[in-house]
Amino acid sequence: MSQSAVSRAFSPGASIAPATRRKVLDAAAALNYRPNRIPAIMLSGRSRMVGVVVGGLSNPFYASALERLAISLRAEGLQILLVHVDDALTLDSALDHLLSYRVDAVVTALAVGTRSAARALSDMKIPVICFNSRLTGPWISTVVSNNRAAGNMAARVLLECGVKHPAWLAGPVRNTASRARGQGFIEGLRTDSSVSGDLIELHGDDSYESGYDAICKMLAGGARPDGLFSSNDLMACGAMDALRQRGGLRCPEDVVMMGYDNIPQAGWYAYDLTSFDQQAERLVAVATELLETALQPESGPVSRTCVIEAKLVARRSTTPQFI
Amino acid sequence: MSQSAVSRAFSPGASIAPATRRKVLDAAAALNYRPNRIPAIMLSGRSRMVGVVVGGLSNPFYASALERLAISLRAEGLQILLVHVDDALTLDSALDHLLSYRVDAVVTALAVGTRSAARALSDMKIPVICFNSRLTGPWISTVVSNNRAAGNMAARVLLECGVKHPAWLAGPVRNTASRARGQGFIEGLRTDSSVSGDLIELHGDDSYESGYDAICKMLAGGARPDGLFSSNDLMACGAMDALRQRGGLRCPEDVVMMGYDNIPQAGWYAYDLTSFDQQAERLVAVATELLETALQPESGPVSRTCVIEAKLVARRSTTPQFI
DNA sequence: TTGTATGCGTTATCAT
DNA sequence: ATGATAACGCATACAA
Repeated sequence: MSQSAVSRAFSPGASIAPATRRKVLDAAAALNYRPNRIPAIMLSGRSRMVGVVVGGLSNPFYASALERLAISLRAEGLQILLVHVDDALTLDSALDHLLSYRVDAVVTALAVGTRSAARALSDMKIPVICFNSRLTGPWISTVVSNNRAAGNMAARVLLECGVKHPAWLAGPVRNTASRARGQGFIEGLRTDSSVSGDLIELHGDDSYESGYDAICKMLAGGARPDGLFSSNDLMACGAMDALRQRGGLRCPEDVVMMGYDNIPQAGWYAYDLTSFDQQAERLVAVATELLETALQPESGPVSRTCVIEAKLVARRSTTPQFI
Repeated sequence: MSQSAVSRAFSPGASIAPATRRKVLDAAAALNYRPNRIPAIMLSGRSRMVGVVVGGLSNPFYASALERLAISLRAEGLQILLVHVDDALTLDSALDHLLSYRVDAVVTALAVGTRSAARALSDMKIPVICFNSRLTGPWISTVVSNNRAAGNMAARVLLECGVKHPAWLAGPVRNTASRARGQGFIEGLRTDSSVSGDLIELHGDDSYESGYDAICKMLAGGARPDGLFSSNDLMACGAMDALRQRGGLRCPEDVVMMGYDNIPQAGWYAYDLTSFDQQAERLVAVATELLETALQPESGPVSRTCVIEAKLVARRSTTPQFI
């Protein structure tokens, strides 16, 4: 019984007699033997491991996106080498580690899109898939939701609700998706000149607490919007709670609200928040597809951008208050 | 310049002249060369990869635990090979994959503790660390929070709030942690004979929706508890929303409530839910420590159990209603 | 301190 | 259909 026979027994399409294969498989089961993928990686130079770089798993949207990605990649026979990154500083060392393990590609959901991050990712010379980031580079592909168009629609929805004093709760400046949403929102508001020109602009860091705090600060400043679009649902939930608890305001009766991401909590009764569903399933499906093509052996640097339309999910928080 | 010189240049304690090392490092930088860890895995038989098996990342508790684990393991120079598992069926194949990549250990947060899962984990003959599971076996160590004691304390808290008709919202039967919490709760209730003997028992699957539905069913059945302990926060949030929306009941005025996990949402104003904090930081720290000892080269099968005391976090949902 | 040689467990190529 | 052999890139033992 030669080594090659064993190898062939475990290779699906190999030329081996069924009897031989059976014998090998039986022996393997008896000896608790499993083929070792490590040498195969050395030979082929392909590990079938994908480095996944995440931050902010405390945002349910990213947590569930990761879960879906895990399922999707596994279906493709790809393994996930997970790295958590706090800020751009640790990104370089994280990528270094990933590269030393010879990952075939990198998928990242880092909202931040600094230029140095883009360079670090491009320098790896392996396919990179970014979620919701405008990073560009020869090896970088991105899957983004149509943030600007959604921001635009948010403005339309608020205006239809009769909002006269809109507020915009932005995420971190480095979050390009947030910026695009804000841009679209502001553009959308311009279509109605009756809306008072001074948009109330609030700033958070994408967390529930920051949304809460932003509203507290706003209330202390005396501003009283009748409609609010938040760059994400977490902040929107915090904002809604602050409006209710600290401002004694109701939603949607006093303030009409919208968020982004459609996290499970947006659908919870206590919030019932209108939101934009990024359709994580499709996002992930597209990312997987991009990955698959970029991983073709003959494939060079791929750099595509796929836009997924965010779907408006209307809930009670934008019920018109015409009465 | 020999190949071994390069190897030594990248090995921290190797015997090499500083000048030589410098030369190698410079050349490496110029050529964009990185040492490949794959052959090292072959030689040493140790990959410094840890298989992490997760389910239910939609529960914020597990998502944040994973995030912390990622940080903690990275500090130890360990990589995470992430696998998502839906049910016990796919566990075997997931472990198979992990083993073929020669992971040094497995960490799992699977709540389910079936006997076949335990056997599959033990059969790998590598260290296994389980969160909140009573799985046992020669290679299996577990880190659990003191579920039973916490259940006991939950009973005491509810009784002190004057609860006369308690309800218990259980998780899936296969969730051993949930069973222990329920057991402790029931024991704790026995200390007060004035509490009506028939505890209202509700069942969910650890999700928000299941908590909501369980309450709806309960209300339809005519039961009216004045206190509820839920096996986790997600279900508690669902239950609270159902009590408010469908039952027109207030918390804590009409129903005193407690959950488990202390997920961020428990602290959100809309819920303000008293909960047990599993202290994920400590859970993860202990797990990492266990891992480190179990990964010592001379270490054989380690099988320890560490109990972390869950900390009561009192919020408005258990404010006494003596007035 | 540095270079040479060996081997890790596979897959691919070639020969049988 | 099967067996023998080379090669993958590094770490290590040994020689120099």
